[in-house]
Amino acid sequence: MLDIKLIREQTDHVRERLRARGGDDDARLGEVLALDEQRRTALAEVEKLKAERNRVSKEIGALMAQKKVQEAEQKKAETRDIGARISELDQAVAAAESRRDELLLALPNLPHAKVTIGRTSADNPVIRTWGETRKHPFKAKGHVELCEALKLVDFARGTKLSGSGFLLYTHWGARLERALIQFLLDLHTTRHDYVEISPPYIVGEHCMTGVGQFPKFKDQAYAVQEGLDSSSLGKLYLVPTAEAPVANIHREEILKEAQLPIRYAAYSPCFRAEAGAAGVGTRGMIRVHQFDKVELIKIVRPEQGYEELEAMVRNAETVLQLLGLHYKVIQLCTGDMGFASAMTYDIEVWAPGQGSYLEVSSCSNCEEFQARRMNLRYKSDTGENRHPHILNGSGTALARLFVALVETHQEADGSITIPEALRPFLKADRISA
RNA sequence: GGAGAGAUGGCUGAGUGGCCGAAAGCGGCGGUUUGCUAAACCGCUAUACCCUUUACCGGGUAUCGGGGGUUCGAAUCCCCCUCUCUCCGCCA
Repeated sequence: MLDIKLIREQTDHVRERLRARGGDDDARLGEVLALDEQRRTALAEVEKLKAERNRVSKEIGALMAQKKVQEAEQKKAETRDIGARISELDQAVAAAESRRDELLLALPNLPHAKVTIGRTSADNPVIRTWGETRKHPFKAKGHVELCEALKLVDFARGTKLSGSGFLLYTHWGARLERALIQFLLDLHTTRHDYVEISPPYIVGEHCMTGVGQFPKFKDQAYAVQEGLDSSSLGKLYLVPTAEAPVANIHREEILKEAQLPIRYAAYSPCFRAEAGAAGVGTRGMIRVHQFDKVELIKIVRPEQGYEELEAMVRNAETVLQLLGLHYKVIQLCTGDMGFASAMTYDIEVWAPGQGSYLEVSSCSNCEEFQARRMNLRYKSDTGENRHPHILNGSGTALARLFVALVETHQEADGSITIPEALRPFLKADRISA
């Protein structure tokens, strides 16, 4: 969430940056300011009353000690109705505060000044490309046809089990999926200096709110039946990304500056309800309710935020380079960026069978936005508490990576050539019928 | 699932209604002493918010797992919740 002090002191700047996203947050912003004003007015008054009560109470204590019961009783009577006024004002403060915070949680992050102003994905600048589209000397097949022919994925039975949007990987398909996960984790932990994490795949609502998934995207998450032992966390949710548990690992903590930067790599399945997205364009493996992903998370000093973002994108690119997949890196314009992000790079990989690029990674610097939501801070060497920057990036998302891989490396005979780097993990250099 | 114990500052651990934002010790920071290190001694050592100042200082409020209650006043009394530990049962 945004810093209330920033909103208070640089209202025009905040309004301008929010408008750059193309959303309509002006009214919400105004309401936040009004509620904040109300809160502070009531707070100043109630604190004055409390100071008065504390002062008198001390006197009463002194009088009691001196056995001046008469005088003490008199003062008690005087103070009695201050209490009622105090609890009244306390409630007013709490009400204004909770309403203010509710609205604050619904405001997106401010885009970084260097991000291109735009409205849709058409406005996203291409930053760089790598490799080139492979020209097959035959008609390139789509991944659905390839997977069915090689029995890598049983689409029909996946649907039979869990409905459309769920994949049943079989035989070499299952092995390829597992090999890719292993390859990704290995790469990031041994060559890129991330610490491996294996998180819970179900998290409490506070984690979802912490990373900015909630409250806005609540309808995109799968809620889980609450356990019989009622938890203080309330309802639990299947993770839409490992970002949800991993970015929250240090929530409500005060880290030491020396602990930073923290870099985590975590595999998890990702569950997305994708409400309203069923139907057209959902066939195959491009858009599914459950997919695998290796997520990268960084918690860093604000000064390092953007250099770490660049490094993170390079880390994700390395994956595609090692797999020999052509891709482009784009930067999302203000209107296309996610709720929590200040700057985002997407990596889109070429899928010859689709004849289009697929998003396989999205790397964002959320700056202090998430840290503030989860009350994560670090104590700087100079002794002050600050919010770190939190970054997240896919490194990378499976299913789509799988698609690009089989479509790119398909051969005339219908087999798939496995890229050199992946062979030790799959223990095969070719998949054929 | 059953029985019991507990939750206090960075840590250990006192504190059963006012003198407690909280003893003591450890750790940490600063200083004195010292050829260096160590020791000894002295001082400082939580967070958030509000007001003021929009640098500094200062004033106030809240915080002893969380929430509610009693009271002029709660770390302390009452109620609810969560978590942790020990033992038994069950299980991968």
